[in-house]
Parts: sequence; structure tokens; C-alpha cells
Amino acid sequence: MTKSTDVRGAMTRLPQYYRILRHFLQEGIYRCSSAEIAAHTEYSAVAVRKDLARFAGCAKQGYGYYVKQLYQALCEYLGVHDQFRAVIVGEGDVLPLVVRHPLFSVHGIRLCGIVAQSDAPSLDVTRITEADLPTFCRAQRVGLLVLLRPLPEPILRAAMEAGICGIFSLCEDDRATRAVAADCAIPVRCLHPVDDLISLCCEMKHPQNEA
Amino acid sequence: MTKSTDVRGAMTRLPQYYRILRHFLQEGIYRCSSAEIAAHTEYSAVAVRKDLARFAGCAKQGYGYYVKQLYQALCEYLGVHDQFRAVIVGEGDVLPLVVRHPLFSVHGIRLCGIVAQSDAPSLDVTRITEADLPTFCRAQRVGLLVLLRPLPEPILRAAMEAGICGIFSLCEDDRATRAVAADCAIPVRCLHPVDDLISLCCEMKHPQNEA
DNA sequence: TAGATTGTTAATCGATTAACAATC
DNA sequence: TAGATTGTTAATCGATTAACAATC
Repeated sequence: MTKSTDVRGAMTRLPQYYRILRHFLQEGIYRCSSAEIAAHTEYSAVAVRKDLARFAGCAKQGYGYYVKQLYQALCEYLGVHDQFRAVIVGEGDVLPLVVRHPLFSVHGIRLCGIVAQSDAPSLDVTRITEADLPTFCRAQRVGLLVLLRPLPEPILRAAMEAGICGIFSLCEDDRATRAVAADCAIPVRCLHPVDDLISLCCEMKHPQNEA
Repeated sequence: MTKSTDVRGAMTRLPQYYRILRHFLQEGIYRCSSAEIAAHTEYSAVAVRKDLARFAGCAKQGYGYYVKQLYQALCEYLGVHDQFRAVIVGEGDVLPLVVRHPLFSVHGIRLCGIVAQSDAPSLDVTRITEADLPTFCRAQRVGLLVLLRPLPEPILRAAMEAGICGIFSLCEDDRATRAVAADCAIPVRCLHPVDDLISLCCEMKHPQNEA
């Protein structure tokens, strides 16, 4: 019964640890303490230890964490390098930027197609139409959909039936997308940079919150 | 003493309400209930009511919220349309995209300069050098710094002394930036889309979390 | 009056912190 | 042995939920 272990919270913290440990490795740091990890987050060292306790054998009492081993354990648990296959749906100037962005390749996601109206040369990725998306997903075993604009509901549903099991949305209006994903019980992440920007403005306007 | 009112949490939820109400207005919806707002979030209707209770006069019992009035109250509180002045620091292909992105102008942030190595024509914004940044900030009363790459620490500190009172970072490695901001007690928001992407992958890998 | 819905208080639940045992 | 640090249990704290009063 002590096993409630804050799954929700850990799910948002573990990727941060992964990122921090990556930086440590890049700098040749192979050993660290929970306090050193916590210093780069907004959490306490105790919270870090609790989260990382599940990765047995990656730490020694009185010594700290083995960065390399812990990093690999995190990769394993988080599904990094699992080579999820993805299709990006989008248009215009942003598309090539997103396609070429290391965000995907670096963290083990394989981009295997784009849905776009206009031809995007110089991007050596298969271009497909909305109508072909479901067939393509099935044939290529695509699991991840990256949306720069919403897809029409029927196509989205068809894609899910064709094996899509996760949606990463960057759309300004994601309400329809979220509704369908909830209905199909498929995990979804919708990014809204504007929320952070505005909360920052609010804090700039009301600095007393710091006290 | 009942006045602890969950400031931290509200700060992350209020921008969402703002965004949702914006959509409602765009669709000509001038009245809504807490349940209708909650439906577009991951929170309960009670949580929404509690958050919005501070905006007195924007709701009537038995009726719901006056979308227009509530939206305006939120804008006022959040500092939207306060016309914060901003400088963007960045390079390459992304720069014009960010500069032209409605993210800033739509929500009342006035872009008045960019720090970039190469000349970026067709962007009618003043281009300044790193060295000139502090002077420029002071002269133009710039409050917000948008970082697409980290600034050297001395320049960052000088900029803060010159009036920068908020940092919006999109840098992959924001550790130095956060450290300086913490030291100066200046609010900062660092975006890490990769964290969301990876937590999504993790959920795709371990679907049991849903049950 | 009945229905709807906000606003608020009290009860529950979960997460964070504090303290400390374990051990390298 | 002393110092450092993880791992875990118990205590505290805060946030969410449930219940209901207020009122349009």
C-alpha cells in the first residue's frame, strides 16, 4: 500500500533527469549526487532520490549515482532509442525546420513521412496525402503523429485505427485533436508555448509572488 | 488564513483559461459554465471555479460566466496587452520564423530589436550587437529577453541591470541562464519540448498507466 | 417555484518534507 | 572510524474533492 509512488509527477520529472544526465555525460561527468541533479531542477534532492530509487544498481550509498548507468536505465525506461516511427503533418516554412530538427533523431524517433500540400523538395522524406495516411501508417508501422496543424477528424480516427498510438501536437487550437485522442484513449501531448510566455508576463507584472 | 489560494498552480492554469476563452470569443460564444471550460482542460469544474472566483463580477450564479468580461479580466491580470518590450537573441533559419510568429504580437508583446550575428534583411527590426544590448535595453525600456541561444554571463547580467525583468528561453542548454536568473531573482521560463516528447514516448511504451 | 450554476467550507487525499537508518 | 550519501519511513503540508449553501 506504500506503492502509490506518484506516477503522474515522475512522468514529468524523469525526462528532465534524462536531459540533465545527458549534459553531464557530454561534459565527462560520470558521477553525481542527487543534490547536483536537483540543482538543475526546481525539485529537492529527496524528490530526485525517490524518483531515481526505482533504478536499482545505478547508485551507491555514500558515493552517488553512476551517471552512465543511470542514463542508460532512464533511456530504457523512457523508451528513448526505441525507434518509434513518426509522420509529421504540416505546411509552410516551419515544416523543413521541424523535419530537420534534431529533436526527433537525437532521441531515437525515426521520421518516415510527411503530410503536406505543397511539394517540399530537399527534404528526403516520403510525402503522402491526407487520404493515404492510414494506409501508410499501417504499412510502415508508424506509431507517432506530429501535428503542426489539426487533421480532419475522420482521418485522425482512421490513422489511430491504423496503429497510431501517440500524438504530439504543436497546433494552436488542439481541442478537436484532444477530444478524439481522449475518446480513443491514446496519449497526447499538446504544446502551448504561449501559456508559459503569458505566465511569465504575469510574473513580470506582479513581482511580489517571489517573497 | 484560508488565503493560501494555490498561487503556483493558478499561475499555470490561468493562461489556459485565457486561451480557451479566446477561442470561445472567436466562435461567438459569450456565455459559458465552469464545466464547459473544464472540458477543454485536465482540471475539474470546481478547480476552475475556484481559480476564477477572484475575478468578481464576471459570473452570475445560476447563469455562468460572461466570456467577454472574464476574458478582459484575465488579460488585465495576466498582463496581456501591457505591451512589454522584447529583444530576441538568435541565429539562422529559426530567427525570422520566431520574429514573425504571432506568439508575441497577438498577446501584446512589442518586439523592438534582435541580437544576431548575420544580417537578417526583410526583418524590419533593429539589429544590435551583444555588446550594445544593455545600452539598447535601457534606452528602449526593454523588459523581456527571448533567447534562442544562451548569452554570455557578463552580458546577461548587464542586460538585467539595464532593466530586463523576464527571460523566455528556448535554448537546449539553459543551465547558465537559469543560474544567473535565479541569482538576480528574475522570473524565467525555459521551454523543453523534448521533455513532453519523451514523456509521450514513455506513455506509448507503458500503456498500463491509463488503467 | 424549480433548475442551474457559482462560491465556499469541511473532509479527503496525495505529495513533499523531515528525520533517520543503512551502507559505502 | 568519520564522512558522505542513498533509501525509506513517518509527519507535515497543500491541493483536490465532496458537499452544500447562496442566488440568479
